[in-house]
Amino acid sequence: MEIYDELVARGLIAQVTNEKEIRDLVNNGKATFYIGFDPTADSLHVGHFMALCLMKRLQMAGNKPVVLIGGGTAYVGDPSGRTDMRSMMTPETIQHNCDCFKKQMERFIEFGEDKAIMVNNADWLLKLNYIDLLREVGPCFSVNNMLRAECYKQRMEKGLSFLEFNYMIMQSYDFYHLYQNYGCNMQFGGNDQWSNMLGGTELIRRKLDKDAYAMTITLLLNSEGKKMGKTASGAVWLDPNKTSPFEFFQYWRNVGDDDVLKCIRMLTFLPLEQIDEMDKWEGSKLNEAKEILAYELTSLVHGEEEANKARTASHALFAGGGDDSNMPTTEFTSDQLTDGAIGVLDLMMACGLCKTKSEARRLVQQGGVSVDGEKVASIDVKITEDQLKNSIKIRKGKKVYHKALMK
RNA sequence: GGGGGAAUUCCCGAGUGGCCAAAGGGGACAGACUGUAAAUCUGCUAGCUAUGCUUUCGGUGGUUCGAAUCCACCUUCCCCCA
Repeated sequence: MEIYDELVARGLIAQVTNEKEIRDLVNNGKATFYIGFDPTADSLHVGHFMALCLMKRLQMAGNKPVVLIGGGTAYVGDPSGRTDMRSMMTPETIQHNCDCFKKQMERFIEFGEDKAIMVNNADWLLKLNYIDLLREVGPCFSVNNMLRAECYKQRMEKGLSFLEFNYMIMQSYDFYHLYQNYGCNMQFGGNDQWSNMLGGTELIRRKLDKDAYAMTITLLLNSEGKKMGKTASGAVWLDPNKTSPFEFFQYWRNVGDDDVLKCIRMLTFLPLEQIDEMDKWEGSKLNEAKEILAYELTSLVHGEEEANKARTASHALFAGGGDDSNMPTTEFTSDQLTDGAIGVLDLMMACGLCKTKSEARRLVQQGGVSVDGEKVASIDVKITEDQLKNSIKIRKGKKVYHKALMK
């Protein structure tokens, strides 16, 4: 199967400017394409991962990827799909984030001569002169059109600053710049970038009378229409220090039934035939598919060794195995104990299972805490030094386990 | 530049002197049921040395026995007119 059809079959393509031309370009390895990454945090997340995978797929088909880091656009801030203004980032933060991005990306994409290249739009955007820019590209943008753009819709109600309004122009300028300097004829991005990307193709057409193409990647939404890769405490990060491989594994292990196959199709590199086979699985058999998804992704992001560890830990907890070697652990010293014992509430705090004592109290009162398999009946329960010497397993809710022992 | 309005807890949003740690909804968390899923039902959602105390309604001062609520100034945002 040719690459374009595979992308379609995997459900990765959301919108394209010219299907026929794009199909021809990517299938024949004639595309030099770029994807922009805005360094808004110090780690990549799942959305970025999807884009990187797409790059890899296209690279394998002979196309040339250009990774663009938005070190310049970060000074402006993309308002697309947001309900309120991004807080302005300091140049130091932007630089730091760019560095973090670079490091992580090198794990996925091969850079070098004839391979992928990486550019930073700070290199050209920061040098622009306001009047020159206005005269150069200003006439090519219709404010009427821009105001109609989907990406500003939410902001038309809440307010959109001129700073952010310019984001589209900056991104369009990037494409224009890359087209001229790197022969970049195609742009990919999240579906929320559609209007920004069209701005670029339009600019190239008007300024250079040349065709450039744009294609967007389907946003990974769950069956409820919410963005995937987000948890209550924020994004699912690729940086193991921000989201541990085990947490990462568990995130995918716990996706809803309706979302498993979609995720496998879009995110993994498993062959389509195998995926179609899994598509027939139903009911509790789907649990196997979830584990495959979790394993595949953890392996891609953190490597096979970490994926194995995460899977073992997961089995140990949920399938009743005795292996607790990968369980998060807290060690206690005797000066943390009073009269050779510690109250459950303090214990939970010390293990980082709760942020406050009230939270710990609530959990115990609602029967959500157990120690070594036995429900903690009262908030007055104490754990003795002898128990800690043997090490105990604390379970909070259904899925959170922690080991505590004496040093 | 002129006029009008808004800011409440994780989010939306009620509250216009004491009965307010603050209705209702969402989310999150926990329990039951399950397949580490979904749906449903129940509980719970500022903190603490806990029948009490402390901090919280954009910020700073003030009025009052008592302020989310009244007054003054400031900050941010929205709408209308130019």
